[in-house]
Amino acid sequence: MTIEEVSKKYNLTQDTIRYYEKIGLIPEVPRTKSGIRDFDETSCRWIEFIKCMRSAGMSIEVLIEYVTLFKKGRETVDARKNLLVEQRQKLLEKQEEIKATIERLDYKINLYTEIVQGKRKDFLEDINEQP
Amino acid sequence: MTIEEVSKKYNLTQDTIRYYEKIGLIPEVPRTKSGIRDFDETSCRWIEFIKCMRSAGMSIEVLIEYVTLFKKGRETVDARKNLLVEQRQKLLEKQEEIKATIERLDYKINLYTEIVQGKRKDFLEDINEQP
DNA sequence: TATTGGCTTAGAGCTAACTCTAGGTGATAA
DNA sequence: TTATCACCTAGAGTTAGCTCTAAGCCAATA
Repeated sequence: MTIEEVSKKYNLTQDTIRYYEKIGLIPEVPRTKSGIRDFDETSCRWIEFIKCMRSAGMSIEVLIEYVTLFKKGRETVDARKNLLVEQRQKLLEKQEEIKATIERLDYKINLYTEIVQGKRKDFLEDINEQP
Repeated sequence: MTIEEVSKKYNLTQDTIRYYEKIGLIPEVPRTKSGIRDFDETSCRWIEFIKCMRSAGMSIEVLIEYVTLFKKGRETVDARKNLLVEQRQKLLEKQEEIKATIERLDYKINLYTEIVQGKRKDFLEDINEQP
């Protein structure tokens, strides 16, 4: 698979994919004899995996650490597991923050709706408005 | 309230608070006659609100837009509501991405646990390991 | 054979969101 | 009254994560 195909398949720019390989965020991609990247199944899986983790906000630094451990083979299974457990915890916390913010937005949106509908005349005075 | 107190109360650096005011992310904070910030109830509410929104990942750009609308008074209620609805939608999407990633991590963590426990001998061959 | 087009690299440039620095002011304690 | 200390500003610097540029290589087509 060429970089163009992979780029379209995963909706990442070619620059981003090359950058990810350069910094070790994905293992080295196989090349043709003339030096052109030829993505195989494994490379694609890595890209998909990294894309998923990045989309949730996991940092590149942590992911490079994971890939580095992975490349060292089975003696790092435990370390890798710990890393993932730690990151999972962070995502849970983030999820909570987002949940709380959505609830807050719901409250405010509801208030604004009532104001628009003409109920809540009290809030039509600027002086009573709160952030 | 001094900036130091506010900084401690909301766990933001003084620099960050001054920066937020400078770029219009919070409305201007009242000052003493000698020009020192003297945070009142309203200023604090703004800081708390912005901190909450930022912690969920809302962009500074969007929040400045909200504050700008807010300052224009009640004729912007509708626009403000739309802005919040839009951002709520984005947070929902983010929540979904995080949820999917957590599930994926759960799967991998479980797999690693089994490998560590000596079940899953198949995965102890490097060759079979997948990202 | 010449040119096109997609690939390559190294490295510079960019954006968001802070964070730090330098130099200055004003209230208070010694 | 001098020194300290928290505050102030403008503006430079930093970090993460890309994104772009320039210059060059190679395979396929005119």
